[in-house]
Amino acid sequence: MTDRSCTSERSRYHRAVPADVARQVRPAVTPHGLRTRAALLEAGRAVAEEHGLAGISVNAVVAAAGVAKGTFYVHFADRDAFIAALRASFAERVGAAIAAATEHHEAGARRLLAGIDAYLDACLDQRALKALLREAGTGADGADNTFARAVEPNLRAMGWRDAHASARLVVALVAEAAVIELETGRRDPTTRRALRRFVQRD
Amino acid sequence: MTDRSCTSERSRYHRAVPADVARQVRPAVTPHGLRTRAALLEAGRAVAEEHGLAGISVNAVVAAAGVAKGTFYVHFADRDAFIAALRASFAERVGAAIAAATEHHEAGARRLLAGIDAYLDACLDQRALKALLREAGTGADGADNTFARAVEPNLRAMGWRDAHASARLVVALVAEAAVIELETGRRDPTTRRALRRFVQRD
DNA sequence: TGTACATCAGTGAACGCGCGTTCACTGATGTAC
DNA sequence: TGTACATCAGTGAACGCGCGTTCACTGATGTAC
Repeated sequence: MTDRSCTSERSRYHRAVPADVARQVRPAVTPHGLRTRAALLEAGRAVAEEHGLAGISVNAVVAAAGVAKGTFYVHFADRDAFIAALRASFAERVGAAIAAATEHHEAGARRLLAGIDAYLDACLDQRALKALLREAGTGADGADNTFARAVEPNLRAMGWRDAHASARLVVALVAEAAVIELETGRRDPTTRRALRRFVQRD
Repeated sequence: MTDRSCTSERSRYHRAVPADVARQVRPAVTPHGLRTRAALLEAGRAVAEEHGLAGISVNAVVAAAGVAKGTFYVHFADRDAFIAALRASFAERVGAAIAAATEHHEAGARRLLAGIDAYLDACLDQRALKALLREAGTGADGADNTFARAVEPNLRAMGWRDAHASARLVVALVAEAAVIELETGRRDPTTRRALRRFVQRD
């Protein structure tokens, strides 16, 4: 087991660069440059899918993308920045799917359930998410905070007490359901039904 | 590399070490040896508490325990075995706390709630757990499977449908609550109340 | 009692390896005249 | 049209470093006689 799962938070290797001046990357502007950047992110997804978040080494990513190691640093300041970009890309995709599924509903149970379903479906489309879900964290950082904030008004509209605390628990519930489904790679109606019962409370 | 079984022949107390069989560790038997092993695990907890699961390097552990690097391999076959022992130690402690809190209840809501409270309290006692909780995993492996199995009969006794799927979701719910409490280091009555509402379903 | 030896635990230098990161350089593309 | 130059992206060898692991050795303790 190479347990680099949490390494995105720390740099295991000390940097010669002075800590106060972070290396800067000038964003790609040419179509070719943009394509290379996208290829690196896509490679990151593929690697994460196969080897988990801990498997996302610069070596593995550039090998999967078919570019030189140096190219990685043309597009990303360092490994952490790459991981962050990956996360952002995931959150964006899933967020868009949720937005599309919920925009026609008022805050409340229907909107919440529609959002949950969209979330689960989006996760199934992005198997690599599994690795990220595990440590998405529901704390101050991480995309789940966004989700919790989106869930809260629905609970409020549904007349729940402790909507804030409950929202975070709901997100955990949904994330777990996503993990369960990702294990088999298909929808799990039983889990979804059980999940629905938790949030509907009859 | 040279053949290991040959080189170890030179040792007066030779061990049969076939190349294809995993290195074995003979468990410590003397009080001193047992104390050293316990010190390594305790050091692992301390390191995990401060740097997360990924921070548990052999170097960090032996430094925290104040022993030589080689000593680590006297007591554990490799890093993975150490992590597994850490997990087992956690699961054992928490499991014991839950057992003590639930043994006087029949299966059902009261037993479930008592177990949940005991779990949360035990987690607060073991801040290092935070790192492990994040990746305890609720899949085939990991201690959470045990918890899910313990939860299930209670749900069944409470007349729930989909008790199996629901049990896993309940475990995720409780784990998230534990993480929330670990963030501040104290009980969070609001979260516990919200949690209780999820599992009681009024 | 002393002595020889077996057993157990601990030591730390040394190893090979993969990691993240750097940097001097090359090539491709666009623009000016 | 050709030529000179600027800009952008890509390259890959090389670096230092921390990692997990090994192994020949030392020291402490127990036991036999």
